[in-house]
Amino acid sequence: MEENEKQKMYRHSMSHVLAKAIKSLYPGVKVAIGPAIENGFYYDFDNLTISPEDFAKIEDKMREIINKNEDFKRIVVSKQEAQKLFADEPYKLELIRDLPANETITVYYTGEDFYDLCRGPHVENTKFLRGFSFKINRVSGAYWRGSEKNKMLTRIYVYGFLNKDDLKECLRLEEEAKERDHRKIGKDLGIFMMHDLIGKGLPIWLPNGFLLRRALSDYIMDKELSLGYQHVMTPSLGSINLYKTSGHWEHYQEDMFPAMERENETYVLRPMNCPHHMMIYKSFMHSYKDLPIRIAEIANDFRFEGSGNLCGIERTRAFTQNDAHIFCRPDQIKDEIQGVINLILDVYKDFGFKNYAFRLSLRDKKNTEKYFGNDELWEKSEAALREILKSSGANYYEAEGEAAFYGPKIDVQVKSAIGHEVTLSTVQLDYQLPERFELEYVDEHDNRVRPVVIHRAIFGSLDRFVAFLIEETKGNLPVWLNPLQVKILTVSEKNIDYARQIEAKLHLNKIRVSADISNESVGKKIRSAVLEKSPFILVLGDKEMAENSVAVRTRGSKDTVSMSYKDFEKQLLETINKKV
RNA sequence: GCUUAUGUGGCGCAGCAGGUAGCGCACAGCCUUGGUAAGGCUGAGGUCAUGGGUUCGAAUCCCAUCAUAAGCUCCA
Repeated sequence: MEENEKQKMYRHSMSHVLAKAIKSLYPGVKVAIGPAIENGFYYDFDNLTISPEDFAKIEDKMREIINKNEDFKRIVVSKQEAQKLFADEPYKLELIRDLPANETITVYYTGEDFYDLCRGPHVENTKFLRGFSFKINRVSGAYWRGSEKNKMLTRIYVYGFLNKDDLKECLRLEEEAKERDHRKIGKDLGIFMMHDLIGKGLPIWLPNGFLLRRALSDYIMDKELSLGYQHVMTPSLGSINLYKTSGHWEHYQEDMFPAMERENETYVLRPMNCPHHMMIYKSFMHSYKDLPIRIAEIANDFRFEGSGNLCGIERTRAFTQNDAHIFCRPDQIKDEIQGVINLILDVYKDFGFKNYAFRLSLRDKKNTEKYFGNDELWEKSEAALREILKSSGANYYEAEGEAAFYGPKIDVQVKSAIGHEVTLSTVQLDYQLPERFELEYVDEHDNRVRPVVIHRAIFGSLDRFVAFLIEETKGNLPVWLNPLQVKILTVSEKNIDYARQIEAKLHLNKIRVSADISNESVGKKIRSAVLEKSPFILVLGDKEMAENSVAVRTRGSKDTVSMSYKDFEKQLLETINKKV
């Protein structure tokens, strides 16, 4: 058996051991399901309340069961027999009820006193689990069968590996992830803050964070300008009728802040910018010769995310999209989407991102009333995106039920430090909004026809992008982005004037520099500057003053290099231009 | 939103068989004028998230609210 398959089977057998341990420690508990997952397994229980203090006790019980050398005995039963066996287990009964009539039902015994409805396979005896390394990770709630309409059960997550070192490595990675967490680094580096009184999910961008955002928006707007995008600025709210026209009010009201009424008019904070951009297009006559028209905006949006879903600047209620809408003819779709994908790849290369995946987000075919438009158009759009992805050679996977209500998408998915999968960039093909807003252009036969709209965001939201950037770089941002580019330290008070001269020269070159002239030891000042993650530290003492030089310490190195100020300046500007 | 935890000076934490708060960092002043990851001394700073309750007495126990975290659900 392949190692992966073996580990999966062991994990699954361990989940039965966990269930048996819980049943014996907490009588009255009802069992639900317990599969193997990445890094271990879990099991869901009803009528169970435990806290981390109980973990050791449960682990001991599990070891006790393992050490009893109990057989995993498989038996085949009829539906009636199964219902009888699990008469006292409502969740199992529900599963049995839903099994197809011709399905072979198997039950696995662990010892004599615990049995579980299960397809298997399992290890033959618990003695094989002796070398298996496991540790209870956490307890949390999870809805029965993944639906919020159902009861919330108690889920126990356990890390589990065949190999002891794999468990150690898993725990180490978890510790490391905490250090990379953008919320910690963002606080340490003065990027952003939150405050109860301001409101949850509403990030405050501090001076360092704003410098970073400005560098990012300048970067992306310059790129867009060179690709023929036109930037606009539109209000963060709009009349409710705008969203009734677009369909957002009908489809996404629950995710929007509630409407505001005054003078018989109703306004809403906008959750996205599409409707505003539709209106810009609609306000002018367009010839087929003018298309594509690419309208872009660095735009503030507001979404009422469930309180439990908020996460630092990864998911907020107020955020800034790097959004654009491309209005084009049907024959231009392919080139335009290809252009966006190229832009995404180009940007990710500039930032050195490697851990991402393209996802073709399709509609849920079993639940089509969620979506606008007819089947034919959807098939066509989905096929078009698939073809573009295939020909671009990008690695991608397909996901049903992830489309927007107006069309399929290509999303770029990344994983955060703590393991959330989120969308960073998105490209969406849309035939619906042009229809709803009655957008037109005049074709070569003087007919008025509908354009197609491509929605796209490269940074997705600046906020989420910064979160990912911080986690990928562990806060060691490249020099061109780092809020602080050069830190100057004086050795003694005699060097303050010289330090100020150097600082002024760097300021003239628009370098983000700060000087530490405090009455502290050089060692202390170095330490502070390193913790600030300054890419360059200049130590200025009597020696440098006499030679008109600087002693440069580069981030990541403990060595100091002495050079003339001019050389340093030249090298620094080159580094910034190269965006490394 | 749901389940479970957590909430102590700016930050990180200790104190919690109930007797009205401590440490480190940061901050301020002074001494030291120092050469590559923490020099020394002194000091200021907290109604222990908020509101109720139990008690002679609550940071410590109970309830509610708010916020945060993990997972679930959601994510245009």
